[in-house]
Amino acid sequence: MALKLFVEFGFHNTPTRKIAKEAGVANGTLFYFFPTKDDLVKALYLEIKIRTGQFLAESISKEKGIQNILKSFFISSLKWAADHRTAFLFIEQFNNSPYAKKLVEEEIKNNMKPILHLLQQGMEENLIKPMDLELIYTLITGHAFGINKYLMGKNYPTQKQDEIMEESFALLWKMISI
Amino acid sequence: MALKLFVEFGFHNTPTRKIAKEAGVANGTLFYFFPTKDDLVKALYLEIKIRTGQFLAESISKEKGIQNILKSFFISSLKWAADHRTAFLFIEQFNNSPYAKKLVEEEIKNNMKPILHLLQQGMEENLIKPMDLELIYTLITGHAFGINKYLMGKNYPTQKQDEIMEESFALLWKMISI
DNA sequence: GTCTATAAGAGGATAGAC
DNA sequence: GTCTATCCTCTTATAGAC
Repeated sequence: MALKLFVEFGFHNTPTRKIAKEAGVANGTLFYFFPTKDDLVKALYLEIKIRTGQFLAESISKEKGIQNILKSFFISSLKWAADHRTAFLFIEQFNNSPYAKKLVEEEIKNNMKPILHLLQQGMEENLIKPMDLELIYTLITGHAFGINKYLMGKNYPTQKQDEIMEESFALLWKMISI
Repeated sequence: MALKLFVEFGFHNTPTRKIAKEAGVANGTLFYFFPTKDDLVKALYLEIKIRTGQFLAESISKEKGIQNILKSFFISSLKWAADHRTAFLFIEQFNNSPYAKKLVEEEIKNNMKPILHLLQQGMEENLIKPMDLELIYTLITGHAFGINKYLMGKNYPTQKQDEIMEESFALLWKMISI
């Protein structure tokens, strides 16, 4: 998997030769599918993003009630990262590299929309503290980001992980709810 | 400044020639001071880290009482990032690149120590919820990270920024205090 | 579609004069 | 300490056969 190589060596320290070898094809073949190396990286990024988006959308769709939906979204995000470490690290590396620039800006906004809407509803129903929507969104993702980093550093068994995820949502909810 | 170039183009898309030009010296001169390009990047990273550490240590030293110390630490961190955007982005890029690997692990632990100690004290004094020290540390840094990203995206005047920093610490404290 | 071979050029690093 | 000139490797990308 190219993913693994990118995470281990970085985008620019992973020559196309290595990627091709890992994929079991010749170097030239790569360029039949992706005009440039950058295209390959971006395609990889988008594929992961789309998959993740679908996964999260599904897990949300089963829930009723704002708190539950938010909880499901939050915990599913954490679980996704825990179950796809390499992908998570890839996304992080990408987001913090100059690759991101335009591509991400647009795309982040799309990801945000449903959650922002949910938060707004929560405020209207007097469940969530009134504050700037983007600010609260940021707090949630920052919170999730922190937990991910934490869990990645430890190697807890699934059950312990689940406990921490539950606990961390409780804390989050305490922070943003009225 | 090499910093600016790295942030704009990434480590590997910033040739030493460009760095030298920006610094107003010849390419060869660079290699008189830094044996390799990697050494240059690491030196830059460490220099920023040391400066930041000193700045934070100072701002903490003036305070009394756990909540105030923590608040000062938190808000100073935010202010530092707001006042040194490029440096902040550089650090982020570095931390999320494979450069980090060993270098950071060690060094993060040293940065954590004083705060971990503070948190422990807070728990003993029944001010802070009992939980795993590293977990709570993670929540704090995740929180800060989120706010930084948020403020970086907006372009608020200083006063508005300060308000948000205050508010976000209040939320954080609500979350972790008993 | 996939391979091999290779072009074309970039970039890190060194040598040696000053 | 700093410069110029240059080496040499590594890498992306293409051409053309199969």
